[in-house]
Parts: sequence; C-alpha cells; structure tokens
Amino acid sequence: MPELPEVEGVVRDLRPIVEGKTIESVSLSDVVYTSHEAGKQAIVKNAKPSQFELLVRDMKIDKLERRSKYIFFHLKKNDERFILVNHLGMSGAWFVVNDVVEITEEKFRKHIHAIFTLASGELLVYADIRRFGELRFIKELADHPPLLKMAPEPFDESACDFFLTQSEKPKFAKKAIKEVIMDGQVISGCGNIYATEALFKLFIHPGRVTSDLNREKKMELFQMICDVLQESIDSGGSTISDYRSINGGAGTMQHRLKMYGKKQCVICEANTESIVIGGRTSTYCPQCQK
DNA sequence: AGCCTCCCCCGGATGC
DNA sequence: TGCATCCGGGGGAGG
Repeated sequence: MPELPEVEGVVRDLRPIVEGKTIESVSLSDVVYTSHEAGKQAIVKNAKPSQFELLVRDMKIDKLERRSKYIFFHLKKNDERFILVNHLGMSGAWFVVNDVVEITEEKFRKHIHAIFTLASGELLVYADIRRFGELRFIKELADHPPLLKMAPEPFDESACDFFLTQSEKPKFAKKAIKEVIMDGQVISGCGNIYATEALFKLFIHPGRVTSDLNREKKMELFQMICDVLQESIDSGGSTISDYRSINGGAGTMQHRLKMYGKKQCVICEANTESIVIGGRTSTYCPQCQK
C-alpha cells in the first residue's frame, strides 16, 4: 500500500532516469481497452485508451513531482504544458527497462498495463496487479476537481494549521481521529500504516473522537505523523505485499513498524486488537492506547 | 451546496 | 481442487 513515503521513493528513483526524456509512444494493455469497451475505466481515466495513446505521444517529461500520494509527470510539447497524473492505488509499480522480460517478478510482469517507449530506447513500464491505480492526462488540476481539495504537503509550513482548522469542522470533529488523519482533505499522504504508527506512539486510541483531543494534542499528533513519514522516507518506505520502488526495489521501513500488522504490543506484550474505522482495519493496543 | 451512505473497481490470500 | 469471502484508495451516484 503505497503512502506518501513509498510514492516519494518512487519519484526519487524515477526522477533522474526519466526527467528530460521524451515519450515516443505509449501502448496500453488489452485489459485497459476491453475495460473501456465494457463501459469501465480501468487505470486510464477520462480518455479513451486510443485517445490517451495519442495525447501522450511526443511529450517531453519535464519534471516529476510527488503531491500527496500522487505522482505528477509534468509534460511539455511545443511550449504547451500538461500533467500526467498517476496514483499507484494498491498495487501499481513502475519499471524502466530495455525489455519487459527484465521485470522478473511474474505478478507484475503479468499485469503490465502501459508501456511508454522513450526516445532513448528505454521502456517506462506501468504494472498494476489489482488495477486500482490510475493514469489521468490533464491540462491543469481543475480538470479533475478532487485534486484541488487535497490538503497541503505535510512538510509545508501551512499544513499543521490546515489540519487543525479542518479537524475543527463539524464533519470531521465528530469522527474518529484515525479516520480524520487518513483523509486526504485533512492531511496529505497519511494512510493506514502511518496513521496506525503515529497513534500508537502517542498512545492514542484510533477510535477517539477528534474533538476529544485538545489543540496541543492534535499538534503533537501532527508532528508525530510528520516524524513517522520522514523516518519512512529515510528508510525507503515500507515494502509490504505489492509495494515496490522502481524496478522492484524494496524499502526497510516495514522492519521499523511498531504496531501496524502486529499481533502483540511491543511495549506491554498485550494482544493487539483490530477494529474497523472508516472502513479500514485499525490495529491498536487495548492497554496502551486510550 | 454539501454531506452521507452505498457501491464499485480487482486479484491474491485465506479458509472451508 | 474448487469455491466463497475478504481486503482496500478514492471517487461517482443518488438520497
């Protein structure tokens, strides 16, 4: 499950390889075509597959940017600028190879959905096992309004105040704190893993009602989320199930996690418990987290 | 207009 | 072996 640190890792690894290069052509999988013919939009959103292939053709990849859990490929053609927005969903992964046979993990090679042929001859490959990811070609963020509603980057100066303000709105104040910190309109890039970790480190029960936390506690929590995200970025992210950096690379943050996926509390050894909050499994220590 | 609830998208993993 | 069930970011539909 790629969250902010995992996406940051992908962007850092991909950036030096693809920035400045030109996309000569794009080829989408039969699965993408079939899905669109059936009235669905597997992976490619808001354009027919054949249109998408034409739109991206001959674009120069000017810059790569991570924004929340999205990767923005800033594209340029004849002084016109566009953005190819990518979300990895549950299981998206990028590869840069000379031939797809170099993708040794079969579960990714079996689910290749877009092959961008670069002018350099390299192939920029997007694989996605569960197809929850997306590729969306836009001119500006307003072309896809949800992108305008994203919270600031957590490491931005304004992010903590934004979180505090949002969390005080009625629709968030009465919800469980874990659901609120995982909401991209409150904090960017914090998913289940890092929400679970930050709450555990501060001994906050994930089901605590948000308004129940005072301003100081919320600020402390915000800072802890930033700390956990930063620690994970520094560790190359958490490689759990289908997350890979480019070309199958793995991070080491999964070894540093204290609560996510744990059966026992590392502090008091009590058995952990799992409840569903906002539709997501939430693991916590019933002894330590109140 | 904005909020809420429901539902969808999938294949791998798990369990019977 | 075969089948049903579960999981989950994010957004779209409809009330």
